This record gives sequence, structure tokens and C-alpha cells, in this order.
Amino acid sequence: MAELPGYSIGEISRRSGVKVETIRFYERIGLLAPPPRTVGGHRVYGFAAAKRLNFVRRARELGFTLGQVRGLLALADGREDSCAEVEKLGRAQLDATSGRIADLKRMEKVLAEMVKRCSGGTVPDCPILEALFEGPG
Amino acid sequence: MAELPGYSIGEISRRSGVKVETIRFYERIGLLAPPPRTVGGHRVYGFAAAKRLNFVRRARELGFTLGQVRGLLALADGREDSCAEVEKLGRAQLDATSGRIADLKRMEKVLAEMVKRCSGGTVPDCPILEALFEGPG
DNA sequence: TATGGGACCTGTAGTAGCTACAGGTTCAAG
DNA sequence: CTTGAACCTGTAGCTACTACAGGTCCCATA
Repeated sequence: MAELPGYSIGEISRRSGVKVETIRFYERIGLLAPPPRTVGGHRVYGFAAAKRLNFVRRARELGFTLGQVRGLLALADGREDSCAEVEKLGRAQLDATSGRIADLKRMEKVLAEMVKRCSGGTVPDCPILEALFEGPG
Repeated sequence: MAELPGYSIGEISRRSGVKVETIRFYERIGLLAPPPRTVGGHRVYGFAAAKRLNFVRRARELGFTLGQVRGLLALADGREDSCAEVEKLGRAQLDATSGRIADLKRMEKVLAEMVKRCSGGTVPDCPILEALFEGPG
């Protein structure tokens, strides 16, 4: 039996863009299966691990929670006709994202207004603080 | 000496829109000064407290961290020519907010693309999962 | 004046999603 | 064989709350 290549945790960290501590954390919370170890106790990963971690990173970057990532991974593993469920999760995430954008835009508008009033020149009393104190309840 | 009006924690919670537990939490971390108490130990707040809490809530809603809120309150208390500093904080927050909006828009775009591909009809293999697995490193 | 129950009290632990130690072991290059 | 970088475990910290458990207080009503 030829030995499989085998990457150290540092190597898949580099390959996947997920930090070493985070990989260990993911393992601890059961998001990733514990890999085999060397005699000395070091983790040894195969090629699939990097792919999986990449998936996790991508999903996290898209705003999925770890719980959702867990679900997506289960669906990806389960295969079958999981596509509909995946789409549902994706759509929900899209909606949530759009909602957060809308929220932030409202914030942005208020902040811009505040700052604009401030830089207007004459400053009797700080208009930003006023706005914060007097704003809508 | 006439007794000051005095509101219970529940009352200023209602007035400020900040939950009772959160008010106690803010006191614990030193964001709010501990108010006087009744003989029995209940907190008694004055009018200013509601105003201050309203300020905190507004600032939080605009995305300021508690650390930043602390800074804003200090500036508001300190008076003097703090306006320039307040403006700086406000501007930084505006920038951060715009940045987050840009990030989320990118996420939204990717998600929309994923979902669109998925609902396209024929499903050889789930395109969302593909996208997550194969996406840019 | 007694009493019921809602509002209040403290302190601790839990949430998400990591990150940062401390204090030790292993691995690989020279 | 030695060095030192990378690895190991376990625990504590971070933000901003939230949720108990187990007790005390206040006050309106009977």
C-alpha cells in the first residue's frame, strides 16, 4: 500500500484559506470529521479535506451561519434530491442578505445626513450628537 | 425636599426602547452610571437616564460598537470642541457602513446567480453546491 | 392590614464564531 | 544530534446580549 500524500493542518490551512485554529475549532464542534493522525499525534489530511474546507469558507463568506453550513454539508453528502432544499437555503440566504443591505442603506443615509450637517461650517452645537439624542424613538 | 419623580428600570426601558436586562448589562460594563436605589434596592432613574439610553440605542442601531458609543458619550459629556472628533467617528462609521454594503452586494450577486442557475429546470447536479465547491479560492 | 403576583434583584451561564494564549511535544532540516 | 518552526491540548477571552434560577420588593386590591 502506497501512502496517501497527506497534508499537515498548516498545509490545508494555506490551501483552503481557513486558519489553523479555525480548522481545529471546526473539528471540535463537529463540523469536520477528525482526520487520522501521525504516530506523534499530528493531524493528516487528504485532498477532500481541503475541498470541504473551501466549501465552508465560501459559504461563510456568503453569510451562511455555521448551522446552515452544517446543513449544506449534510445535503451535499446526502445527495439524493437535496437540490430543492439547497435552493431553499440559498434563497433564504439571498433574502436575508437583501434585507441586511436595505437596513445598512438606511443606516448609511442617516449617517451621511449627520456627517453632512456637521461639516456644514458653523457649529453652534454638535449636530451629530443632537441627532443621536433627539432622533426618533 | 420634594422627591424627584423617579422611574423604575421597567419604565425607562419602555421609554428608551432598551430592554431591562440590557440596561443592567450596560450598567455592569460601566456604560451607564449606577443610579440611586430605593431602600429595598430597586434602581431609580431620572429623566436624563432615558435620554442617555435613547442615545445609546440610536447609536447602536446605526452600527456603532459599544466601544464607540462609549467614546461618543464621553465626547458628549466632555463638550468643548469635541465636534470634530464626533464627526470623525461618524465619518468612519459611514465609511464602514458603505463598505459593508458593498460586501453584501457582492454576496447578494453571487447568491442570486446561484439560485437562478438552480431554478433553471434541468438539474444534473446541484449547481449551488457546485458553486460552493468550485468557487474562487 | 394582609396578601397575591408582577416587577425587581443578583449571579451565573449560554449564544456565535472565532482568536489568543500557556505550556508542552513532534517533525524535519542541517 | 540539535535547533526551532510547527504542531498538540485545554482554557480563557472577545462582542453584545439573552436567559435562566432562586430569591426579594412593591403596591393595588380585598
